[in-house]
Amino acid sequence: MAQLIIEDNALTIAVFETFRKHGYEGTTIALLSKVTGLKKSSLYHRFPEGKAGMAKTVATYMQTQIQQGVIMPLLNKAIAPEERFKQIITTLQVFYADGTKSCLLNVLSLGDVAPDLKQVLNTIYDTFLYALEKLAQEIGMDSHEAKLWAERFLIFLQGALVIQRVTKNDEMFTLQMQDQQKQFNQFLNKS
Amino acid sequence: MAQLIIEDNALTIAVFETFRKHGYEGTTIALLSKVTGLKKSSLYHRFPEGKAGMAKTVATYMQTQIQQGVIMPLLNKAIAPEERFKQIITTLQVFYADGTKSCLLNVLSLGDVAPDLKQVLNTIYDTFLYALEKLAQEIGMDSHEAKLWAERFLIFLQGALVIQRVTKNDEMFTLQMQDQQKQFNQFLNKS
DNA sequence: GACAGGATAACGAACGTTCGGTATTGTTTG
DNA sequence: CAAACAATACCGAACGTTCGTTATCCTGTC
Repeated sequence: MAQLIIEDNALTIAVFETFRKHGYEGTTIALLSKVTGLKKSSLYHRFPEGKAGMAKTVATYMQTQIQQGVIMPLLNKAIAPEERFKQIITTLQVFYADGTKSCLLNVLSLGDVAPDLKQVLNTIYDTFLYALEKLAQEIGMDSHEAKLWAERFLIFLQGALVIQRVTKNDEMFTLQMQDQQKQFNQFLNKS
Repeated sequence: MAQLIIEDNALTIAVFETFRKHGYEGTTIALLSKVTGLKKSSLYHRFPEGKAGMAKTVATYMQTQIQQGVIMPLLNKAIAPEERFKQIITTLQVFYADGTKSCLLNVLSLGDVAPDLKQVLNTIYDTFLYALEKLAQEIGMDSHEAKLWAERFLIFLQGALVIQRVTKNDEMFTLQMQDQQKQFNQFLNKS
C-alpha cells in the first residue's frame, strides 16, 4: 500500500468533526482539504462518492461510536443499571466534548436531506431510544413510562447542546447530564 | 411608492421561513428569489447589506415576535400565571408550527457566526429566559429554582424541535409542550 | 424630473467534481 | 531475483455550475 499521510480512521474523524461543526452546507471540500491535509482531488480518492458519501460515512461512524459506547453498555446486564447509566453519561460527555461540540443528528437534518443519510440518522435515534427504554424497564418502569423517559432524555441531550451553543455557557451540558444521572438514581432508590 | 410586489413584512417572513428551514449556508439568494418572487438584484434593493443583513433582519424579526408573543404575556401581571403560561404555549405551537419548523437559535448558530448576529440570538435567549424566571418566581420558586426551571423549559423546547425533525414524529413537540404545561400547573396546585 | 421598486445582465470567486499524471507499493511471472 | 504489471495514494489543473454581489437601465408614481 502506498503511504497514507492520514489513516482512514483519523481521516473519518477529521471529516466528522468538520461536519458536526459546520453542518452539511457549511462544510466545503476546500475546508475538508485544509483540515485533513489532503488535496481536494485526494479526498475524492478516499471518498469516491463525493460529499454525500462523506456525510454518509461520518453518520455511519457516529452510529458505530454510539453502538459501541452507548448501546452495548446500556444493554449489558452483567453490570448494575446504575453503573451502566453512569458509564454512558461519561461516554456522552467525551463524545460531545462537555457540550462544546454539536450533534450530527441535529446539524445533518437541516434542509433537504438525502434519503439514505436520513435513514442512518433515524437508525441512530431508534437504537439509542430502544436501549434507553430497555434500561428504564429494567429498573421498574412499565413500557409506556420507559419510552417517555427515554424520549425525554434524548430531548434533554439535544436541547442542552443547542442551548450551550447559543449561550456559550460551557457548563450547561455537563450540569444537565449530571442532573439526569441524579434523577435516574433517585428513581432507582425509590423502587 | 412604486409598486411593491411583496410587502416588507411578507418579504421578511418568507426570508425568515427559508433561513429557519435551510440554515445560513443552505439558504441561497437564488432560493430566496424563488421563494419571494423577487429577482436576485431586487433582493439587494430590499436588503442593501446582502445575505448577512437578511440573516440579521430575520433574527431581529424573531426577536420582536418573541417579545410580543412570549415576553410581554409572560410578564403581564394582570393575568393569572396559569393563564399566561398556557397562552405562550399556544403561541409557541403556532410559531413552530406544531414542531414542524426549526428554531433560528439552533440553525443560525452553526459554524462561524457573525458577532452581531450572534448577539441578537443571545439577546433572544436571555430575554426569554428572564421572562420565564420571573414567572417561576411569581408562582413561588426561589431565584435559583426559577432559573433552573426556565433553563430546563428552553432546553426542552429546543430538544423537542430537534428530535421531531430527526424522527418525523409529528406529535413530539406538541406532546412535550402539553407535558410542560401540565407540570407547571401541578407545581402551582402544590403551593 | 426626481425617486423608489424592480429587472437584465454580468461580475469574480468559490462551489463540487473530474481527469491525467506521478510516485510508491504489491504482486505476478519467467 | 528481477522485470513487468497492477494497484494504491496523492496531486495539479481544470471543468461547468452556482455562489453572493453589483452596475446599469426601465417603469411607474408623486
